Amino acid sequence: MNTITRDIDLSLVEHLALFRGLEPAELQTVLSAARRYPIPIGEAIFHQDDEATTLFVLVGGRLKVTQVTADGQQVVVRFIGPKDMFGCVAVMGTSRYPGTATAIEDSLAIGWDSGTMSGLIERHPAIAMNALGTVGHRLQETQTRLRELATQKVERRIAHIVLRLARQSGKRVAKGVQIEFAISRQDIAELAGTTLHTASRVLASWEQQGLIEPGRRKIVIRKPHDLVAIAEELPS
Amino acid sequence: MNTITRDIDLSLVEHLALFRGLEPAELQTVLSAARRYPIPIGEAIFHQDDEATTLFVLVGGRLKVTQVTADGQQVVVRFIGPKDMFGCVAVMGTSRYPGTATAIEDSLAIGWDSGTMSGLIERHPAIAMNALGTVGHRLQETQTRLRELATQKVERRIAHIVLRLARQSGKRVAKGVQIEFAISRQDIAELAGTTLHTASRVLASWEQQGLIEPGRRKIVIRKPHDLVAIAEELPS
DNA sequence: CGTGTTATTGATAGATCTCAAAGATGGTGG
DNA sequence: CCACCATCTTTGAGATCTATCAATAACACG
Repeated sequence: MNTITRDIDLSLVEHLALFRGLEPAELQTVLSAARRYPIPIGEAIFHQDDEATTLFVLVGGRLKVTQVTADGQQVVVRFIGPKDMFGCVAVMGTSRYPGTATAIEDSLAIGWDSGTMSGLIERHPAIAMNALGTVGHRLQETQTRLRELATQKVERRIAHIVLRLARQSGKRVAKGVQIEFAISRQDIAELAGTTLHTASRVLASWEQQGLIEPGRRKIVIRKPHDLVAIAEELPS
Repeated sequence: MNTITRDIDLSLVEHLALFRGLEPAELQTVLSAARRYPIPIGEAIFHQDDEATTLFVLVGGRLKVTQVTADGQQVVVRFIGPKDMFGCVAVMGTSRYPGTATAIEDSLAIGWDSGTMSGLIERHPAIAMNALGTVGHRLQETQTRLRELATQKVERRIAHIVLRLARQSGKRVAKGVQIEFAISRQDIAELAGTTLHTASRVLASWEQQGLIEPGRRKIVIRKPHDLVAIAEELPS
């Protein structure tokens, strides 16, 4: 069954971090106020600088959030997987989306416009607290990346990124741990703040050492431990 | 009168972003629940990895937030000025402070422990919304820095940083705009993710061009417009 | 006037980007 | 089923930026 066409799994939704602590009755209200947003692969659910009117939660599929600078440089902000909240700036009053969210698989999101959201929060303040927790967490993660970018060499940064992706969306396979969505060298480069070429070289050298098994838009980590050693700059 | 000893200016506090939208009576409750925290210059109000128990608002003075990595590298996260909220992770449940906040001038903060804060938010959900707005704003700013660090050369990054500092804490003086607190080359380097040496060279070259007038732990911007040109990489 | 901190400057090495080209992969339509 | 095409990836060589190492200089403060 396709992600786009399948129905929202209510039991999944009621375990979302955003709504933790709500009574079943309250949950029902919240859910019935949601709208469904199918996003076919390659399409964007919103673009950078669009008016931020809606808060979303991804139900299925995968999105990539990117930012482009005035001079055309692109960076990958993050990947969004099922149960992740996004567009949270919308709940803090009128603002604009800071990036573009594009589906890299057929996806399904549910969303609430800011008016609905305000009403929900007024009745259920716990939602605001939960949102605060999520945004705070994201802030810390962004600061971690900032620190890595400021102090570490490319190879360590890429190691951190690959490990982080594996932690967030790693799937155990015969040969090790595989990132469970298609990710290009370009994406990795933009996450690490480097060029496609350098990222490719680094992965190639890891392959030679038997650390990973890279493929077209695919990475399998064979020796996670050794990758951690690189990330933490320990002697191998 | 010294910042440490002077009393809390209630009229100032009631215009804090965190408490916007509260009735005067509610404000009174909130304020009476606050504790005062004087911080002498050079002292830290909390250290990285301390249990985050308190949410603070700076009343007077100036703090510097830094992070150190496992391998001893330091980065400057941000500077905190009057009316700024900090330690906001405390309100999102038990966690640890992500950095160390050190006073670079004699300072005074007020704070609420997380228990008090939870109670306040339950009665006044608007506080959570306001906090969400502030944290969201900070997230965006951090992402901007991340993007700059990932895509720009050192000189542009330093230009952005100096301009941002001037915007946040610039004071008009005869010769231009001065950053109104003592900031060393090392601080600038750590903000820009570069070394003291490179930062020094960049500022020296700007001085030669008459763009700025640097001094010991001091910067006066003489030609803000030209600095913007560097930051945006426009032809001068 | 010493002393410690902060800042400047030069020389060098190394990492990473840029430019350039070619090779691999997988999907698509005939 | 195959050939073709767009996309993704690899690889080399050279240029450039920035860090590193090392030494000196300027400044503030007691």
